[in-house]
Amino acid sequence: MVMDNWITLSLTTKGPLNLKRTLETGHSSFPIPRSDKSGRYYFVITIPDSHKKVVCRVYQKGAKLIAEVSSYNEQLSENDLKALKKLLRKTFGLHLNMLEFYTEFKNDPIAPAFKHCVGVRLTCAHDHFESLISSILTQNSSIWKWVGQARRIKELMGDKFPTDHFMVYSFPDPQKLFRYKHLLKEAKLGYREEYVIKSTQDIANYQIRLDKLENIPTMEAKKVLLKLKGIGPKVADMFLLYGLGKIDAPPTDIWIQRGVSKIFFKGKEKSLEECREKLVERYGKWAGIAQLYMFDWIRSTSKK
DNA sequence: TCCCAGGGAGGAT
DNA sequence: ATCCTCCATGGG
Repeated sequence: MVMDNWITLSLTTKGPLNLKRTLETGHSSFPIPRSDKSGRYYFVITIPDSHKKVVCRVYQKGAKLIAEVSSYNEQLSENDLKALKKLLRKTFGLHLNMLEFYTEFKNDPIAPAFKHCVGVRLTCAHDHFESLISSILTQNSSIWKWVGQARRIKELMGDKFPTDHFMVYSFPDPQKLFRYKHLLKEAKLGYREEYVIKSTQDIANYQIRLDKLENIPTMEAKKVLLKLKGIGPKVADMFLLYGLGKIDAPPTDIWIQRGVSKIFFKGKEKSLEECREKLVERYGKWAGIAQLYMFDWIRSTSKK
């Protein structure tokens, strides 16, 4: 099928944007989307309210994000496009002005990270379930590995959307994933498979409602998430930040622990809890964003 | 309390 | 070529 009926949306933002760096840092909002030779990233997104699934491809043009949308033969209304635009703004963190953050902490020990990672945005899930499962997969793993696992789930159970370059897949909804759980072996999730199945079951049965967590305080939502099997404090924070956009939740893993211990405790190794508390105490509502920049900074400088 | 579950790359030997 | 290590969570 040849796709030539793309609708173009142009999204502006305040402050710098670096789309490639943002996506390839590997936030658990969704697995890193595939890109074509022109560097456009493809994914399937569901339009709020009308629930129409469309293929979207995005690229950066100056400080703007260009999103091209194809709905195949389905008509998109003005309201659809408006809702999609709003969702995409949140998905790529365009609603936050990073300059505010850089300015507020310009004399902070992590200020060098702003130069190093300038334009990195917080991505936020357009599909809560996909983000929750992705967060579970990140545990005890590396970016390339969990992204592979999440992509395999999509290929095994998602809806297929052909493009001129490759097939693009949606993430299955909880009911579908649970129904096809016998196929999960092929996704090679290792011992995380059990966590994925149990959590999926609780969500498919409406024991836990991810959508309801958006509007309750961060720590209350965290308590709910911790009831799910395979979700501990770190993974819960990842979903709060990258799934729900709660920017006061800093996921604290071994890298952040080392970084915080070095910067704020003169290198004396502190516990994960102490390091998380330090981030919240120091960065307040920006704690999650501080974590995002610290992570990218530490990882990119420790490779060399 | 410690140890293991599964995955696969990257570093050390 | 083979071994060791990394990494969150839960359970024995």
